[in-house]
Amino acid sequence: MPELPEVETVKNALETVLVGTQIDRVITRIPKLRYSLNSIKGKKLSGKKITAMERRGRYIIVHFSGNERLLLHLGMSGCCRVVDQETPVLKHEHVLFELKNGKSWRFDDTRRFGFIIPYLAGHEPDCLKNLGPEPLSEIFNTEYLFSVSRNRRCPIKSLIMENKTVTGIGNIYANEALFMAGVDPGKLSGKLTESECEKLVDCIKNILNRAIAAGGTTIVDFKGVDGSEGKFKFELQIYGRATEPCFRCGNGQHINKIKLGGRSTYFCGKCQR
DNA sequence: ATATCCACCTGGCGGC
DNA sequence: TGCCGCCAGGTGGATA
Repeated sequence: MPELPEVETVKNALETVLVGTQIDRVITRIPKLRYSLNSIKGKKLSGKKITAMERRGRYIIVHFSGNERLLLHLGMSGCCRVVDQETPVLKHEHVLFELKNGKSWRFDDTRRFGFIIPYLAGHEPDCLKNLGPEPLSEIFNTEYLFSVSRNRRCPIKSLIMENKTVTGIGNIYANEALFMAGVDPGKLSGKLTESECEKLVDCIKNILNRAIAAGGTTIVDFKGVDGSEGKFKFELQIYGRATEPCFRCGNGQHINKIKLGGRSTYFCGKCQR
């Protein structure tokens, strides 16, 4: 479910509610998500204060007093909410961070593809080290995309979804950005011209910024920390619109749905070349 | 090194 | 009503 805008939305909400609070205890209700949850049990976080919250790609990093850090990934179906401790626990709320102020920060993940990894500052897990640039940063620009796409034979959609090329662009926003840029998602990366790269970079930034402003996209189960749905679903131009008319050329005959790298890919055969 | 395929999970949907 | 196959926002390991 969560791509960069959804993670940014969750991170911002958690930051508001959690920074300054203190952990009382951590409850794990299942042994593992993607990875074992053993390492976050015990007293390690008890009494620690949450001092900061940051996002890197699709990861949320929680900073605690001392050197403790927590790396959170929401997988496909992860979300968080902060409620009173008395609030009944939902079926898929697998990890509960009980706070000293009586609140309970809960990690809910139906499909269990998410993960939580504790580490110490200065000992970042490999998955953080291998990330490419943030798509909304200055380093992600025309020159960069043009240069990393040279001699690459994978479809351009696969390239921009690759975390080590640029981090945080998932299936929905890759589809949307390519439609907006008028670029065929199956076009081989190395075949893109410099001006197509420029257009694509601009569109990626445009789409992500608007999605963040809208609180992300809810297709099935994404919920913000306050339970609200992401409103960018009302602005989707191509994702999930197979058989419907194209918003740009007005013709439904041209909307295609194919698989690229195993992921559903939507595009207008007339508007995207 | 790079591109592709598949497993990891649960649940919702359409078809029969 | 029920069963079955297919699909879903991501990641990473195996394979050629």
